[in-house]
Amino acid sequence: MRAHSLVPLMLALIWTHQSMGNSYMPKPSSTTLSSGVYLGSSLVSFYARCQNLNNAYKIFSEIPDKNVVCWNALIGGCFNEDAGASVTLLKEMLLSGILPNEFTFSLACDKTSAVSSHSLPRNAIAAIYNRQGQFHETKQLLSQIQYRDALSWNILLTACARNEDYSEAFQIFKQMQSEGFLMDNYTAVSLLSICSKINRLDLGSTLHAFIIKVNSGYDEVFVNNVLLDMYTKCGSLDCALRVFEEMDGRNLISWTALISGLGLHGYIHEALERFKQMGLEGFKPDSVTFMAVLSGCRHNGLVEEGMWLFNHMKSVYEIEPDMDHYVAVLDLLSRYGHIKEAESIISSMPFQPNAVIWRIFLQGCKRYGNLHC
DNA sequence: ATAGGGTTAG
Repeated sequence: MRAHSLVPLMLALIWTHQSMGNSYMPKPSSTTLSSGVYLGSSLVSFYARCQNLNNAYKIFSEIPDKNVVCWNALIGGCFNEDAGASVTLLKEMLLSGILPNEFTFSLACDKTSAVSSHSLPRNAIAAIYNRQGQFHETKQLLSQIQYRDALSWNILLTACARNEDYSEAFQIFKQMQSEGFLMDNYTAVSLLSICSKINRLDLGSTLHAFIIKVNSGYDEVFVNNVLLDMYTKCGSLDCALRVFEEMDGRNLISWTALISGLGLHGYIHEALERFKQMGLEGFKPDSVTFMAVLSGCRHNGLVEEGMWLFNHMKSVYEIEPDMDHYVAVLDLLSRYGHIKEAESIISSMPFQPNAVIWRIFLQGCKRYGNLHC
């Protein structure tokens, strides 16, 4: 036990000599020892565990490039002595832009859940996991705790929606309501996006009615955009149009969702009309908007219009076509018999055509009996 | 913390 505790002391000596620039002390030669943050982290952890928080802070503050390891050392080390400080430090770490790792995760899971008032760092970490697509971690962090605030509920719902845990999401929503939390815009967005995915117009319109009833107010554009999208995807273009006409503060996403919905329902001329109108109202289409119009043309057989749009993407709209745009345009050409033109588009592509491109092209050749083109 | 695209064949 004594021998064990000597190791950090030795490290402390080396550290002191290093930071004092002592010339008679031989400098550690390995990069691990000389890079500071490794030694520093061990020392921070050591002092914190010895309940010498002053020294832990001191060493910590002297580490020039603080990484997640030394933050974890300080946070984990001082938890037993001062849980509040530990939580404050966790917040500070997140604010300074350091991403948590699995060690931080277990700290937040095991330790901060013991302190009921510290949902903030837990939520912040959960949100980071959500953003990185680690939904399992988000759920683990938020589903096992006893008390959730509105933010925790919403982050949990978002994780379920994105992870395709649809029925779980509605169960959680039920539970959330039974604990007295009202649906807000974030809740609405998560649940409506699920309705679009599982084609549940009944659920979606019920939620719509609920949203009107609760009327949470701010940031309505987000909810209206998702409502608009939900209605087109669930087959009710009429309702989608009504949402669009009645909403104020439309943005690029509102327009794109509308155009896409019109194209999907076979109203390609209306879609292109809206595309024009959108430009007149000062909205600049982006890459997704172009996918919406090109796909619309592709599904409705408007070769000329689609090609005009594709050919003017770069020159007029300053958007570089990517692989998906090429797929849409090649299908537009091949599907309707313009094999020669499809071939010349392929040879002019700025990147290697992928298997999808070839399959579409060959299918066109097969269909139009033009294997020697 | 939340929103907009498509799925080629048979």
